[in-house]
Amino acid sequence: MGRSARDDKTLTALTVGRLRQSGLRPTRQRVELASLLFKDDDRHVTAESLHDEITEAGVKVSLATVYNTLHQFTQAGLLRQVIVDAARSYFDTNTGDHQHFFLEKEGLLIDIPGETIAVAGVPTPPPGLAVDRVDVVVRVKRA
Amino acid sequence: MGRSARDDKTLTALTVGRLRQSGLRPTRQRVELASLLFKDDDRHVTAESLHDEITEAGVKVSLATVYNTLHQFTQAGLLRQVIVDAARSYFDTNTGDHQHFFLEKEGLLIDIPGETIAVAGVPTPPPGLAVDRVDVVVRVKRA
DNA sequence: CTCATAGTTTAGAATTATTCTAAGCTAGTT
DNA sequence: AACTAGCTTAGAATAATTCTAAACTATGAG
Repeated sequence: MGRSARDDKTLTALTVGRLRQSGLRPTRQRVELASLLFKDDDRHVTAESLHDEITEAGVKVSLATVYNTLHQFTQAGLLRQVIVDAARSYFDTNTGDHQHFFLEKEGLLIDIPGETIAVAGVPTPPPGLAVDRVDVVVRVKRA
Repeated sequence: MGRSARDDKTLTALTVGRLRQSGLRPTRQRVELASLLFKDDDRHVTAESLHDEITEAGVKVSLATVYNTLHQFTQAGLLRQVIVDAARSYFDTNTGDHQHFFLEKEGLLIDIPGETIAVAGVPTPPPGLAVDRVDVVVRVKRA
């Protein structure tokens, strides 16, 4: 079941607006990538997975552009980079306060809502330093 | 002020025992690396920093061996790998329960003792999964 | 003590994720 | 319509890490 032409027009218009508000030119590539990324909430992608996905969808975007775009979106606050794996970088469409389960073997990230976990007792950082953010990663394995 | 020959002998003997107990042959390279790593507590190294350090000390060990050794020590439970940076892997000589401050710009890790931080409300993992461990990274910046 | 061998080390090649370069496109303005 | 700053891209470059396969060594057996 495809999405209707009208839906696509609406989605595109919304996406273009979103990009403009972030100070990013709504190029074909950025609009296509953003449409994919923000169609559903709470997505976790790597540069490669996103590149594969958009290529599958029949849209031609270079891998370099996917990397550029992921970083630009991250800078613009549309994405958040999640560091859980030494081997690759994940990007999360949920930029709000929340944490993650991480299944290393499968390379799978699962959101934990922000209010769920409480971190108490974070010490005052050494002089001259300020807390930027507190990341919690719950590493899980097949039982 | 150098350490005496007797101290070195003692340190070496201890290190050899430690390696044997972990099922690792006490080769020259492993003994030298372990001696450096475990001389002081709470060290954070990367493969390159450790390779530089041991090279400075006049000991010849290949970078490949440093990588191998770090992984073997990690498997043996003598080290713990800390994932905080997409660019490089850190290894921590403190394998006990504790967390970290991370200064991204400087690539600096600082321990937070285990009892300091309390994480409450970690949800039950999805079916078939079990919590392996909970990592907390307090990302800090120059104020 | 000497040997045999399983385990180790190593140089250098290979791999992988990511970034860079610089040449060609394009959105937005004039 | 034309200009231009910004964007995209192929392909080269980089950097961390792993692999390969040949040379070495710890160690247990004889």
